[in-house]
This record gives sequence, C-alpha cells and structure tokens, in this order.
Amino acid sequence: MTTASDKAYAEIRGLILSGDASPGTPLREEALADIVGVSRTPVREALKRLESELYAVRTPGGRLVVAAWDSDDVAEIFALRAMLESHAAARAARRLSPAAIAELRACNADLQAAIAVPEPDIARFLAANRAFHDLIISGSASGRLATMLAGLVEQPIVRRTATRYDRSDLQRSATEHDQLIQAFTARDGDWARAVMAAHIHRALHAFRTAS
Amino acid sequence: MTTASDKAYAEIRGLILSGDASPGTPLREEALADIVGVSRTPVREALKRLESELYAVRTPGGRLVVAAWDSDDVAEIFALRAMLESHAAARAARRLSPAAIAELRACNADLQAAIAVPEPDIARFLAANRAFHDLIISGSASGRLATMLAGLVEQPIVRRTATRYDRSDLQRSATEHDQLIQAFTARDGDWARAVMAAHIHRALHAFRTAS
DNA sequence: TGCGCCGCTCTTGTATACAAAACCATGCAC
DNA sequence: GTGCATGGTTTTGTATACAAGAGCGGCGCA
Repeated sequence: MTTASDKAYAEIRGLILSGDASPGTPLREEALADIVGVSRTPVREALKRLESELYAVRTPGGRLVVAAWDSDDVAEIFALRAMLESHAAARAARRLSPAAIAELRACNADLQAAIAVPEPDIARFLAANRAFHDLIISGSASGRLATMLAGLVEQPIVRRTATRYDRSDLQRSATEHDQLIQAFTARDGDWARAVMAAHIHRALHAFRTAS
Repeated sequence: MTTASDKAYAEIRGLILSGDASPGTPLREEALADIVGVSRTPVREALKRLESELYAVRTPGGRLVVAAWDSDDVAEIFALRAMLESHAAARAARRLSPAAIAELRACNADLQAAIAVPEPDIARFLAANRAFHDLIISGSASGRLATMLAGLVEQPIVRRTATRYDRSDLQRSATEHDQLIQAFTARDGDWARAVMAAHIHRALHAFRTAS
C-alpha cells in the first residue's frame, strides 16, 4: 500500500471526474502536491499514470492538462472493452475452477438481491457488477489483459451508465450474467465470448439512448 | 526528449532482452542507477514503465524482478495484437486520407525493395514493416489504441519472428500489406480488419513453426 | 502602433537526503 | 534440532534542493 502515491492518484482523478478540474485545466505538480498534502514525487507518479490512462494529455512543451472526452471517445472505450473482455471471457471459460464459478454465482445473486426490491441499491449493484467482471478478468489468467483493462478507464463510465439504467436494464444485466455463468459451466469459450460482447454492446446502447 | 528517463528505460530493457538480466533477476534501483549513470529518480520511472509493460513483475514485498515469458505469453501477445491492430485497421479504413494511403504504398514499396534482392536486408524490412503498422495505428486516430499497442511489447517478438522468416514468408508479408492497401483504398473496414487479423495470425504461425 | 527580441518567472526534470518497511541471519527457548 | 523472535542490513518510498528549459510579458525599434 504505497499510500502517498495512491492517495495522490485517487484525489487527482477525483478532481477530474467531479469536474472540479475541467478539460484543458493545467495540472501543475506543485499545486497538486499542496492540495493532496504530499510532495511532488508521488504526485508525479500519479500524473504519469493518469496520463497513460488518458485522463490527461501532454502539451508540446511537456505540461499536462486535463483531457477532453467526446462521445467518440466513449464509444471507443466501449468497443475496446467489448473486445478485450470478450477475449477474457473466452479464456476464463477454459480456466475457471468450479469454485470460481460458484463465486460468480454468489456474486450475481448479490447483484440480483440489490435490484429485487422497490428501491434498487445502485451502489451495491455497481459493487457486485464490478466484482463479477473482475472475477472473470482474473480468471482469464492473463496479466496483459488485466493491465489493459485496468487502464481502460471504465469505472466512471460504468457508473454514469448504471445511474441511467431503468429497472429492466438492471434486470437484463443480471440475466446476461446468468448466461455467462451457463457458458462457463459448459466450458464453452465461444459462447462466453458472444454473451460478453452482447452484454457490453447493450451497455453502450443503454448509455447512448439514455443521454 | 527526456534523456535520462528514456535512456534508463532503453538500457534496462536492453539488459532484459539481451538476456544479461535473466528471468527472476532482481532489479534494484540503485544498482541500475549506477549502471545507467543516472540517479534513482529516472530509473524509478523507467522501472514503472517496464512493469506496466510486464517486462518485470513485483514481488509481494514491492521488489521488482525480471519477468519470465513462456510460449503461452507469446501466443497471448499475438492474440491481443491481432484483435487490437485489426480494430485499428478497420478504423483506419474509414479515416485514412489519400495522402496517407500513398504513404503506405511508398512504405510497402520500400519493404519490397529490401527483400527483392539475393540477400534480403532484414533490418530495412523491419524498419519498413514497423513504419507501415505505425502509420495504420496513427491513422486509426485513437489515442487509446495507440497507447495499448505501444505497451504491447511487440518489437522484440517481431524481430525474433522476422529473423526466422524464409524468403516466401517475407514476400507474403508484402503481399498482405498490398491487400491492406486495397482494402483502405476501397474504404472497406471489414475487409481491412480481416486482412490484418490474417496477417498477424500468420506471423504467429511462422513464429511457432520456426521455433 | 505593431512586431520582434530579450530577460524573467514559472514549471518540469534530475539528483540527493531522509524515513519506513521488508528481508535475512543470528541467537535463544523449547 | 527446530521454530520463533529480534536486531541489523538492504531496499524501496517520500521529501526537498537544484538545474534546465519553456512560456510570457515588457521593452525597444521600425
């Protein structure tokens, strides 16, 4: 737990996502160090990471500014996630242990419990959803995939998407997860790939129509 | 040109690829700083980058060691490249300007010139090949894709592959590049995607059968 | 008054010094 | 003899000081 560096990353990322630092805003190391309460060194590491995840872009002269994302960027992120997570699902289908599949079941049961009430618990839904997808990614046993998907800034978009879901969308997510579990149980990589691709493309559709 | 940091990255990467630092070897910051001739700060940045590209892995305690790659890793790298570069080709087909396509033509002409002699110039082939693929990636106009493919350590593997090519393999690469150019000229994304996927899968095959 | 050059300031890049945590070996107890 | 605790040593994490370069504003000149 490299506290200072991670703290700087989380806080600066929060500034960007909350809109406190709008696109184009310069990210100056010393100023951020003051805000976060650490020195420039961990701030530098955090900024490098944010840059590699395209939260920030570098000007010709080496200065960093907050990046601007348009709807094209969002579509591209979904397209890449669809490819990579489908691939992860296919690999996972061939590798997941029965115990891991049981975990997925438990995870999706939790997700369903979160939305099977009059007032859906979105936070719990998101946590379970995240856990479900993470289990698949780690089940794919590819460090490269994990690294890439971690860098694929999905979390903020997932959040924005889910808050726009109506109940039928939430329920459909749970159903699709069930289908994934079936494909995993059958150890059918192609099936899992197809379900995952559909799952993510539908999420993009939900995101688009809700905006 | 951040000299010190890039220099450290290049040198340490060289140590790993040349085999001077074999898998499992610890990568200690101060020792590397002495070898490279810079301070620990740029070495740290270089190591972070190498870690994110999976040249090195972190032990539970936070120490870095040189990563071990097996044939499964190589296959996974090719699979990811196939997916991502195919996607890049599809995007590029919709975006490349006639001037950019002309550049691609020139590039592939150079590649062909390098191998159309009794003694093929492998270095020139590799440079032209690299330039060709880079043009497509930048033509896809997706910073995310470019970042990911840059992180996908391909260069050393491409090199190892090419040195194992026989002449017919080299010629086939040129032919496949021509097909790509045709698909780009027709602005046919699906066609370009398919050709690129075949191109990279064949490279994996050549790599495997030659080992 | 507009353009270009120069110098200053601000920001990043690098080096070093210090703090904290992890590993290892030694020695003690059982 | 084996296992665990504890101290020293090594290594990473963080802070700060210094150097170099980029951007910006003011001043002078046409």
